[in-house]
Amino acid sequence: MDTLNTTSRVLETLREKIIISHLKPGYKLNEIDISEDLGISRPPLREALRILEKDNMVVNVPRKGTYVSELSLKDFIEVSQTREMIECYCVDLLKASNIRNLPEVESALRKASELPSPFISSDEAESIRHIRVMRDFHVRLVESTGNSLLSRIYSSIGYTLARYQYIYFHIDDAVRQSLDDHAKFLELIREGSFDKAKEELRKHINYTVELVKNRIIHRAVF
Amino acid sequence: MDTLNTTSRVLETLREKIIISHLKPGYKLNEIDISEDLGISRPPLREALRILEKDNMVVNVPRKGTYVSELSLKDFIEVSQTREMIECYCVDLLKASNIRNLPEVESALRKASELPSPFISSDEAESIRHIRVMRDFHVRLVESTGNSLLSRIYSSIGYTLARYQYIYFHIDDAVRQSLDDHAKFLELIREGSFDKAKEELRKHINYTVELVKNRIIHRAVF
DNA sequence: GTCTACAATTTTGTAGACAATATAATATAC
DNA sequence: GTATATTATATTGTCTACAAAATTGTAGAC
Repeated sequence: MDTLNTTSRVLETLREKIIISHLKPGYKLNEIDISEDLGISRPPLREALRILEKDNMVVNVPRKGTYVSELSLKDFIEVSQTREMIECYCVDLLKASNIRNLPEVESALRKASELPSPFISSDEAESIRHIRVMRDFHVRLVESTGNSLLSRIYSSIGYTLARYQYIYFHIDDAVRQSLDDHAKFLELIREGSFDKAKEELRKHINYTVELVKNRIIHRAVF
Repeated sequence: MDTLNTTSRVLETLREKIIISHLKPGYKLNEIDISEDLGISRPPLREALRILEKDNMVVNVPRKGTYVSELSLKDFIEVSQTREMIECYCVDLLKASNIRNLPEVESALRKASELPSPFISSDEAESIRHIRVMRDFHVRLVESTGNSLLSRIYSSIGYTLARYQYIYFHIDDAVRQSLDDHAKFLELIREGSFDKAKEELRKHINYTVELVKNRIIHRAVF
């Protein structure tokens, strides 16, 4: 399964380490240290860092270095706004085509429901697997519209979103609540109540925003 | 003015060569040839290519090479849909904050109005300058909402959009028409008619889509 | 004459080395 | 004792060189 090149592999590794806060906000990514840790050379690492920079996962200061980007309330609100914009637009697209059956999304939700509780494991690999499954639901939803550019964009902001979701999922019962909201949303789509589904979506997003907001303000996690 | 690193400089150069179709869709970007042409080495070029890939300007096929991405009707419709989504959402944000004065956007429009006619010059550098000025109007509009993530995303799709606009601007009087539409839009914002402005925006985008559509179908340009 | 297999060449992918700049640490002056 | 300047170190930025894989061309067999 090692068909990918070094850049792609190290990219995914770094991405997930940042999401689960194994690489913490503000941390300086020393190119020599990291390339040695991962057993690779600097060029593919640098290529990966440039891609991460595009996703706003890291920030590069010329001639100084590359740092893990900070988590801030402003940034979180921006990501949430953007997410709301895209997801709501997707519902509009589904409505326009009257697409009610979303087998890929359903399947993703089912997989997410089968995840163990507590959701956040102390095991790094386990946490990464969980975060991936939760991400999948939303990515599939956007993909079901058939607009591949939208999928790309959503996927891109999804990485940042996942960092905040990692905070969110530490909150008791947040995962269950989230899954319930998702199920309700899908049911409304299935019965063709697209506008209601959109409202439900907005409510869910605003709810999670409020929850995470407090955590960020009080620096409870990360 | 050469304060940027090699990657950033070559990135911008390649981006603009792709936009004005100096590097044509499907063209194979041979790393050795291009790095020699630009008088640089391969590593910074590769970093730039990975960034361009994120912007969908080029496509990389592992172990085969990097190619200038194709222009297609499907892609153009997707970019236009996404653009409409973002710009309309920006108007909503402006409405929510009741922001009517957009000095940056006005100034950008003024600069665009002062461009010579015919808009598309045979001179490469001149064409690039013109495309930049036209891009500015939209970028400033999104920036005026204060959502920096949205600006990043818009800027990102803006490069692809510019490739299609380059086709559009070859059409007689399209630039004047476009400037008039933009002026009308700004006036509606100024008087607080946000919803009307949004309608105007949608009309403008759909109009340009129809125009470019035919060109793409008949392979008139590029 | 065409198809297949092998070899040569081109090109991507990766590694390692060098150069330039920023940071730090230490020494000297005030 | 503090502040500044200078030197030393470490790190980014860039280039050159090597390894692996893919493509292309040629030769041989059917």
